[in-house]
Amino acid sequence: MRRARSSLRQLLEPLRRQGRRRVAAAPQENAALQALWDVIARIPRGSVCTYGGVARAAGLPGHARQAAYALRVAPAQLHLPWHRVLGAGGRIVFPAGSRSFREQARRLRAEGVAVRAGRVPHAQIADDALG
DNA sequence: TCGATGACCTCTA
DNA sequence: ATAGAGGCCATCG
Repeated sequence: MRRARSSLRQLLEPLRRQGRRRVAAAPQENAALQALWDVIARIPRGSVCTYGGVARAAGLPGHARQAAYALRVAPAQLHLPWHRVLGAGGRIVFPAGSRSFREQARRLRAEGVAVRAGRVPHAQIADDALG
């Protein structure tokens, strides 16, 4: 997906230029953030993966927490499919019953992904299909 | 420089 | 299935 990548870059450019304002751009790791955002943006509809998987696919093995951070600071403007990213074992990481928790489950089911007790069946996790 | 803090992970019991 | 411990790593005050 070459197109998606370049348009993503264009989208990020104005964000970075706003400088002093905290918009959403993280201090230094813009390269890492872009890589993570890029991977997340490529997760196909109806498919899910884990934080660790996203980090690995972005060339940052062991940086699962950074994947989470990337999502937390991601500009809404990017419209990333954040709901397709789950914790280890296909678990929704938000506190059960929280707003985000329900929203994520709702979005997943809307894409035909089975969610039961805050989890997605292991078989549906497509970490390896990222790179 | 340091300790606290996460949308985390894995192993063990 | 659940709980706790320990590990990991960038960010922040």
